[in-house]
Amino acid sequence: MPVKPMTIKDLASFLKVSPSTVSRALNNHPDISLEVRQRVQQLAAELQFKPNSFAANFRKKQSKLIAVVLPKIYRSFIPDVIEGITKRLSADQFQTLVLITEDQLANEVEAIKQCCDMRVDGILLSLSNQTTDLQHLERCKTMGIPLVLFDNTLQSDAFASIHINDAAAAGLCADLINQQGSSRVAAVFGPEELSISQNRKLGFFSNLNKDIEVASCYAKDAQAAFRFADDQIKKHQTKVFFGISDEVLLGIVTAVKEHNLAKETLVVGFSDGLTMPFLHRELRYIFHDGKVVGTHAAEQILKSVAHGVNFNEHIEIPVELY
Amino acid sequence: MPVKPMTIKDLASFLKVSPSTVSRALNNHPDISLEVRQRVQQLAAELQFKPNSFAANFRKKQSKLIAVVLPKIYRSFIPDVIEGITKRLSADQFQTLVLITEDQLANEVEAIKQCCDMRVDGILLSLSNQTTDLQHLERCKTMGIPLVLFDNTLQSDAFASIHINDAAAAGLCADLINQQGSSRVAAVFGPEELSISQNRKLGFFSNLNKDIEVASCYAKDAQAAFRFADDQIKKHQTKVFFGISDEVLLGIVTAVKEHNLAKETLVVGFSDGLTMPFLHRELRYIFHDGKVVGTHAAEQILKSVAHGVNFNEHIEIPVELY
DNA sequence: CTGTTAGCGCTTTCAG
DNA sequence: CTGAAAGCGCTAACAG
Repeated sequence: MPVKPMTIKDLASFLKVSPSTVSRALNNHPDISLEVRQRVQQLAAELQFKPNSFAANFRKKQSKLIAVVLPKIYRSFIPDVIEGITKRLSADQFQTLVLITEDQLANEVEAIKQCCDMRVDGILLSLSNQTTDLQHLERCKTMGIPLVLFDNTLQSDAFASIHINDAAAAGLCADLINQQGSSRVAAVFGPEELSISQNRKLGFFSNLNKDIEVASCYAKDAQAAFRFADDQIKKHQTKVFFGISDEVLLGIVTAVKEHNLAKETLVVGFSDGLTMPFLHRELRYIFHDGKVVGTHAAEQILKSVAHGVNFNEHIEIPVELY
Repeated sequence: MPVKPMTIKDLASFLKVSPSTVSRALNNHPDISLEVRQRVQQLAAELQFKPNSFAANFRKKQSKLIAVVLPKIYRSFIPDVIEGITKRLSADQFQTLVLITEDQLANEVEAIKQCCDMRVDGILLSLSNQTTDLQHLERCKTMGIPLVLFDNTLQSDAFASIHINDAAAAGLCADLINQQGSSRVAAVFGPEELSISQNRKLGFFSNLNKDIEVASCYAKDAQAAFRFADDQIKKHQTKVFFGISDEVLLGIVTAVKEHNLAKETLVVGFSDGLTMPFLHRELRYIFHDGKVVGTHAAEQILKSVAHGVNFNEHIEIPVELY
């Protein structure tokens, strides 16, 4: 049965010193003599006593909590982002709260509110695809809670943002296609509302040779990408494909394989480097490394928290084509 | 610039009532007259005031925090579990903390300690595959923090556990294979240390006809499963495969397809129902629904938290073969 | 129905 | 170097 947990006071009266001494000793405050410090720390260790960090944080007006607010834990990328974040944050003794908006603006508004109410020290936010402005983040500013946008973002001069350099990366893919010399390409983008879809599309088209004929579509899932790719192959014998995500690449590669064209087709796109390159060894891809994005995002929010301000930097993580 | 946040006291002195009245009004305490209650709530709404839940929780000796401790956010299943958990918890105003152990026992021990120190209200734990006993959870018991095991677990009469009925599910797969009538099957299990690997293996073999010849292996990833399956096809023209996870099924299906045997081969196993059934339409699978597992786990920990005890129930979620 | 008071467990001035 | 005392913002007896 649970016993009433020990407090600093208990320890103090047992050691016949004052609570403040115990507190200081436990925090390695230099004021405390080595002797007392050791005596305190030793007993604490023996009794497995750890001061209630909840109370300490309350007193210090901090929560040591960073909230990660995101639409959905997609099957690729996002899990790695979360790992990157938790790892970086835990190194600084911050804990990671996860709130999911299911791509509903209303849920996002509510989540941000809750974060503010519970006084998290900082917020990492990937916008829902219903979100078109950043009004609901005003509250964070007035409460002085730093916030950093990542992955799906909107341009803002109030908040920092982190993503890979989507446009440049898509440009690299276009360069490869240019080199390859085919006169036709089919490109599959993700959901139209996503900022990454738009940025990658822009970068792709800005680098692609103007005399290459291109068919493109927005696809929500592998199935849709499959249908589009299948159709393109049947109609135009397309041999070059660009796909914006693992999801759509799966559809494309499946279509290509069904037509037995794997060897003679170039498929290039964005991937987390797991399933897709395994499935299609010839795949050329921009490695979209969630862990790096997560680490940078964590780094940035930690910086903001430490300084108590929002830096409105827009960090673009450079990428490579594999 | 951030202003010093308002407090209940501020609101009280403004309204010329006592802080406790404000507190009670905000919490819809029946003692407070409707008139006062409305006046308070209205002003609070106008000023966007929300009491500091951190302080309230501290006072009430609760954190409204449930920690989810797990080895790794695998690419399938676990993201759904997390979604299921957060969704269920947020309905009861609990927040979800995510701690990742990277399958290191040391990290797990540390994570549990941290959870205890920060007085989370409950813990959901999926064991690292280095964990062989539950000693390090003693602290939770003495501190009265309820804990529920899920996914990768060890049998324990101290803590509840949640998973799908792995043995029965694997048995269903074996039944299907029996019916199919082939005299040979290749079975791929996951990492040997995992409880799910063992449970599924047991269930599989206990139902499988004894006169079926079976080759089996433990595979860590798709690559390993691929090599094994490829080898079996070459050596024995195996036409029936069992795979314990999406990861190994990917390897198996790839090998089968490379040999152009998709139509004549039976592949059966455990899947989250996303990538694999798309990749191989003929796949027969146990739908391993993370959301359901997450929801049940959340439900269970909420129950424990409410009653302040650990129920040592072992819940097995029934599954179907698709 | 409302106010007064005490105190959650810790940190941190301020004295000594 | 150590102790006393105040107080973070809120809630909950206990009075009235």
